[in-house]
Amino acid sequence: MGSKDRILRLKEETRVNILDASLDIVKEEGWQALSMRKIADKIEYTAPIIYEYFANKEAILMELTRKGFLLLARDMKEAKEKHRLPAKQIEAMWLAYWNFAFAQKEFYQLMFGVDVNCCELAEIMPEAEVPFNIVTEVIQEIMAPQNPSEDDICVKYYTYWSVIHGLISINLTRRTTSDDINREILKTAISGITRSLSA
Amino acid sequence: MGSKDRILRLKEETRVNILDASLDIVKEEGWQALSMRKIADKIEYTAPIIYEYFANKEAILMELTRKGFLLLARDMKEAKEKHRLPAKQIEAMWLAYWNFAFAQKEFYQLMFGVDVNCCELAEIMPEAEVPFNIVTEVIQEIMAPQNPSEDDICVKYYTYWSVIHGLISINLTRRTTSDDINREILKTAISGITRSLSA
DNA sequence: AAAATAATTTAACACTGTTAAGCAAAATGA
DNA sequence: TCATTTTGCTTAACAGTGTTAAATTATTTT
Repeated sequence: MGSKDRILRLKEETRVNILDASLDIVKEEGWQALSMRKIADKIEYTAPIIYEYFANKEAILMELTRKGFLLLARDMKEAKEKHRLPAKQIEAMWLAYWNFAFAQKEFYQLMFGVDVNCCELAEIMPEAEVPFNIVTEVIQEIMAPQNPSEDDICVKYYTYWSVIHGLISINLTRRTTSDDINREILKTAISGITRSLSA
Repeated sequence: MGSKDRILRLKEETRVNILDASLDIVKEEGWQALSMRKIADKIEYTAPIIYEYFANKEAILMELTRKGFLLLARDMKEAKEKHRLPAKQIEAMWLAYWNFAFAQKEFYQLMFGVDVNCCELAEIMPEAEVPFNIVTEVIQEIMAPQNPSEDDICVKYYTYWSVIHGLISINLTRRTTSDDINREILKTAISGITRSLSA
């Protein structure tokens, strides 16, 4: 009775196919061009069968969002492990974040775009908290001598994040200045905030 | 033959009505709920007549974007004129920017949201450059002793902007920390960058 | 009053997400 | 093996979107 398994495997396969097809379409034509019928075309089915794998279009986007956070978390962890000094770890992690935003532009837009109602995202999706957690860990480490509160650490995290996200936002929409200049601004900003941690 | 004038006045009036109705709908239901038929309902016409006033939906959004930039520029100018010291002027202008983002949330989302293809926005819409210009003027003033290049000033402007836009982005989507804390982060960041201008 | 022009609406097209009904093939039970 | 049920999938449909063309109504001009 391995046929059940085979069928389950096939079902899982088309689930993956739906996600892959979605990402393909988005990379080719952008998020706003993604439609159920286009996905169906790509996986050689008709639109309604998608609803046997996902409740609705938003569920597909949610799944991709989760995948994005997993990828980002992996990159940031890898970056961290390449250094010993907490300050270096912070810089490496945010540079990984920066690189991810451009290398996986579509993922980043989905994860941090305005159309996402991210208010409850962290509650619904634990994966979204992983990048936050691994960074705040190191912030905690650096600030340990000052016995910082949860809020203090949170504020510092968002200081980093807002600078970096802001810079990424300009560069994703309006590409004005060169990449090198932006990397310089980024590094300067990061080290500035990092210095402010121990002050 | 003043009837021609009266008709022109009426035409201008419904043009304004379309823009007002659009903004009303957006404030009630958000940008994604804005539709041509809803606008038509509100101005008590049918959808196609809107196309006699605007080429398409995007043209309406563009007009509102321009209005937004005019409002923002006015606020920032006012804030600037209340101070003498360049450093104070910078802080006041960015605080005005900050306040605008929350007081006119819908405008801000339209002006700086991801869905806007702002690459050519400055070219198409001169109004979009006014906030940039009045800030860079003051940056220039502060940095004058160092004979900065256009690029130097631009980099500094974007350093300010990315921090502030980043902070606003978090607070517009995810409201996590309190408003007072964010204002504190904002002020600290601004004065930090301002200090870096003369260094 | 008749003809020409302008203002407005209805109808339609090609899309969108989503649901219900129908059909055909495969699996199951007798 | 035949009848029945289940499964997989498609077609059709609904309500919505932006947009355009045709038809209709109202207004002005001759």
